[in-house]
Amino acid sequence: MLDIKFIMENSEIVKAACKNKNEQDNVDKIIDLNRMRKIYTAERDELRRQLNEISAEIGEIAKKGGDISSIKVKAKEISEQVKSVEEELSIVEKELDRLVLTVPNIPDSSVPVGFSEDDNKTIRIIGEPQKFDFVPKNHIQLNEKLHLFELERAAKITGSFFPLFTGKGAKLVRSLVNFMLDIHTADGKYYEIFPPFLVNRDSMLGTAQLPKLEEDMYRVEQEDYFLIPTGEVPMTNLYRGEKLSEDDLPIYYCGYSACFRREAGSYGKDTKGLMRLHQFDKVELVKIVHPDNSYDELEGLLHDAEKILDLLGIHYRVRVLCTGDLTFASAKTYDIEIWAPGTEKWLEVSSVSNLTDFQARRMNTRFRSSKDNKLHYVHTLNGSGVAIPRLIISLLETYQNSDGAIEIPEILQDYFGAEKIE
RNA sequence: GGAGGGCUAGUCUAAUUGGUAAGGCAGCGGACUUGAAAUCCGCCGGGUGAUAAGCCCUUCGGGGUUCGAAUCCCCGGCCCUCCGCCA
Repeated sequence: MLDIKFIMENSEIVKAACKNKNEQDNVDKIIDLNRMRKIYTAERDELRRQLNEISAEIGEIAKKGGDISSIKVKAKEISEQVKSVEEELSIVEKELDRLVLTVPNIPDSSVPVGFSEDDNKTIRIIGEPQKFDFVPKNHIQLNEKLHLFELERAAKITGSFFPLFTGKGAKLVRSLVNFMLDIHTADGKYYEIFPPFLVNRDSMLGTAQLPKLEEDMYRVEQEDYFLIPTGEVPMTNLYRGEKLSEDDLPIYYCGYSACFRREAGSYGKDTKGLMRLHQFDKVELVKIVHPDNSYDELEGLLHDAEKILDLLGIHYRVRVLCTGDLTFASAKTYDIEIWAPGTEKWLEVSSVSNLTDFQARRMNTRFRSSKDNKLHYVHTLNGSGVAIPRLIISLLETYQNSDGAIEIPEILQDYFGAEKIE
């Protein structure tokens, strides 16, 4: 959510952001409604002032035992006027609140303008594609022999695109979770969180999955709870509605969570194997920081996510997303994509974003600045470190041998308890 | 699921049974001091003003009664205790 004052004073910038992000532009409506809101508010305040005055008078007279019947008639009249103005005001405010939630965050000036993922820019490529002296298999072909996951049986239990890892596959997932958490929490850099996987509606509004993406979320109707689409939601909402001390910042969290996405509208895209799932595991990184250095924190977060891939020896590239591919709440996002040599595709395993004060304003998370002793919104950032099923695709395809066995990267061997899967 | 208790500003804690939110602590600024502690003065929920005055809002959220609600009524949320059920 943007500051309504900012929208009023920078309407052209906000309109440009709507256009560049392919979001609907409600700016003019918002400006009109806000003007009406100010008029009604002024009217309400004046009436209320009169009412407060006359009520105090009634109190005085009553205390002295005087007659208050005639003055009460007048007070009643004003009271009713207040009510009628408030009714008008609340209609305006409701609509205004609804529309303000539809305005996207403003992209940072360093973000390239563009309309689709084709306009994203690769800023670095790390490592080389694995070379094979045989034709590499994709992870589905490899799995025929290895039995690391069973998608048909999973579909029987739940439905298609829910994974079921078995045997060494299940252990691989577990060892990756432990490995990544250990790396991120080393030296106490990130504080480990194990969050709830169900959150309430306020949390979903706070991180801006709602109202826009309700169709993509699994919802528990009885309680109006939502299955989290990412650990970002519970972890960023930890301080919703709270006032922090400046000394509390920066806050670094990492945590494992399962993630649930309906992926409505994406059927037919990347439907093979573990490419796109309704449920997947992920280690998430979240930062709550001082607004002065959130872009430095973004670079740091990106490197922390990349570190996992460096250590595993995975070939990857980092892309900066163009305005059109940026999510609603993000001011700047880097995608990390890893190479899957059997599938011959780049797979997104992490989106690292600076949400600036956009989520903080929705969540009402502020800190008291020592400079002016006033409350300011924090900046929030998040990124995966990293998503597991796609990482498994790349690991299997990268480290396969001609006989279909998989070499486990050295750093993972202690966690996995073996040097090979065969 | 049942019974009871509770929710007031960063935190703790009041408000004459309906009269318009009082204080303590912490924090910030200043005075005193060689320095610190103690003490004293000021600031210390939000909005709009200009860091003014003034005004308005704010007692978990939403409704209602009333001239006037922290207080009374209704609906909902969360926390605590006990009972029941349960991995």
